[in-house]
Amino acid sequence: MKNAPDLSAQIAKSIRDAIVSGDLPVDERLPSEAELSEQFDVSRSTVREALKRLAAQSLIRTQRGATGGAFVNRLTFKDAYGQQITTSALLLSMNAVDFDTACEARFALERACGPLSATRRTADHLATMRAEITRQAQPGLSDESFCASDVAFHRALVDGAGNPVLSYQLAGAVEAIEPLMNMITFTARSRTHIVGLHTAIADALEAQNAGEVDALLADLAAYTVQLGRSVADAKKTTT
Amino acid sequence: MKNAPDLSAQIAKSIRDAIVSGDLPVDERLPSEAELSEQFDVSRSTVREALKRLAAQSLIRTQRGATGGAFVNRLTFKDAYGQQITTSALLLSMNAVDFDTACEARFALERACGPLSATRRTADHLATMRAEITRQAQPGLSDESFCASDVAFHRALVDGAGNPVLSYQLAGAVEAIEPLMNMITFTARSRTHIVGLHTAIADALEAQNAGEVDALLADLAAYTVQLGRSVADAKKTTT
DNA sequence: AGACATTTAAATGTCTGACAAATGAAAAAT
DNA sequence: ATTTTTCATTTGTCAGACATTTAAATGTCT
Repeated sequence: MKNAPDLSAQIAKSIRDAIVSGDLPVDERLPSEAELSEQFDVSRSTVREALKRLAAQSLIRTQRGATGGAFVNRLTFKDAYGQQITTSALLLSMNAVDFDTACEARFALERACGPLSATRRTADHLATMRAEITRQAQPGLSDESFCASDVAFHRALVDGAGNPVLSYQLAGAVEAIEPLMNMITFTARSRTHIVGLHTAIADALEAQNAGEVDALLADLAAYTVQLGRSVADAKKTTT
Repeated sequence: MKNAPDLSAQIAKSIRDAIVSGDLPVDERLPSEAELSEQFDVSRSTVREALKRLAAQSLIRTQRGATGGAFVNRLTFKDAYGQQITTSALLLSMNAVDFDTACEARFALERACGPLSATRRTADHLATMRAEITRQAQPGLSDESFCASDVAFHRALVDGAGNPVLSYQLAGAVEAIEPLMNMITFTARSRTHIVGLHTAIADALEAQNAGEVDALLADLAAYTVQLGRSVADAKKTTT
């Protein structure tokens, strides 16, 4: 049972450990590829493959030219969002996570933000939510656009908590579920119901009524699960 | 202002899109490196760098030999945990997220799991929590070990919710904060207090008393924030 | 025919050497 | 002093070679 990972994987791990441990601080320049290939006693191609692995994780950035090279990259929340969303979406699709489970996770996490958002949401957050509600009420809106607007509404709610760590953690849950939501056909009646709940949520947030926000989110969660169930049932009867 | 990403990055994106869209299903074999280099009209090295990028994201795995090649990898929750934890830890350390913010996020998310865990926790989860509580009460335990046990306790609580998506989302929040917690010196008195709360939480979970679990988690959150504050204050006076 | 050993083909892993392109700094020209 | 040119450094890309691994195909013996 040999477990000998590729040289490029070993080298990537070595450098990654140095970054994670703080040994290589942000914006520090790594040795050039030629120097690294000497240090690790491998060819330049192998070093390059290792560096590409790190670049794929946004751990380094590279720049050409005389003063160029590979630099330790400051991982931004924006970068992390992107990876988080891709990973979550793949997890859900590849592991056949059912709608109920994904929905439960999403609303559980979102309800964690509700009380904080009721306290700290700014006028800007409220404005975004009202704007999305207006869009959602427009007739002739495609299901995809309705879903996208739904995501934007909930992101504003989460961002209202004013905690970037929470926003980051939730980005995956809220956005990754969009493909699953897209399988739902939103009838005019269900849209009206959802818009009503959204409006009530925005009102409660504006009134800083945390308890009301929580109760409304619970209602929305239950209604969404119910919608998902009806779609699953419809599919089952036709199949 | 030219924005021309590397060829290897373009090719990686092309293949990644095919995977995310489901065009390339799990366990599908990609064309060999030679074939890919023909298809994309680049050298084999460039293709290899693209493949290493995808491998770094656990999107593909490679195998040598006659029937080998690159295969679309099923992204497991375990793989995703690892990436999530690394990313979260780096986000916190590189962006100087303060203890209060990280702590708030962590407990907000954890409280989202509390009610679910009260309903669904198994005997196994309870046993794990009791075992960790016992460890935490041992005198002479290092602060690092106490922290590690604390993380294990909370993971069991979260896993008790029986929702893998929730467990995945929270892994980052709970584990990434460990380095920050490690800066705290746990006095005998504070350990006693925490062990007491943990015991009460385990009792409430066993009794399936969701409200009690939530209240206790709120207490624990407040106490932890207070501990962090005292450390920050101590540092401020000495500096 | 079946079991075992050998060969072979295909694929990734690694190395070498070369050239292209970008880029900032030093040198030269104005 | 300013602008232009040159130049050295570094990453990006390519081509070709060889090493290593692996399973299937082939051969050999019982």
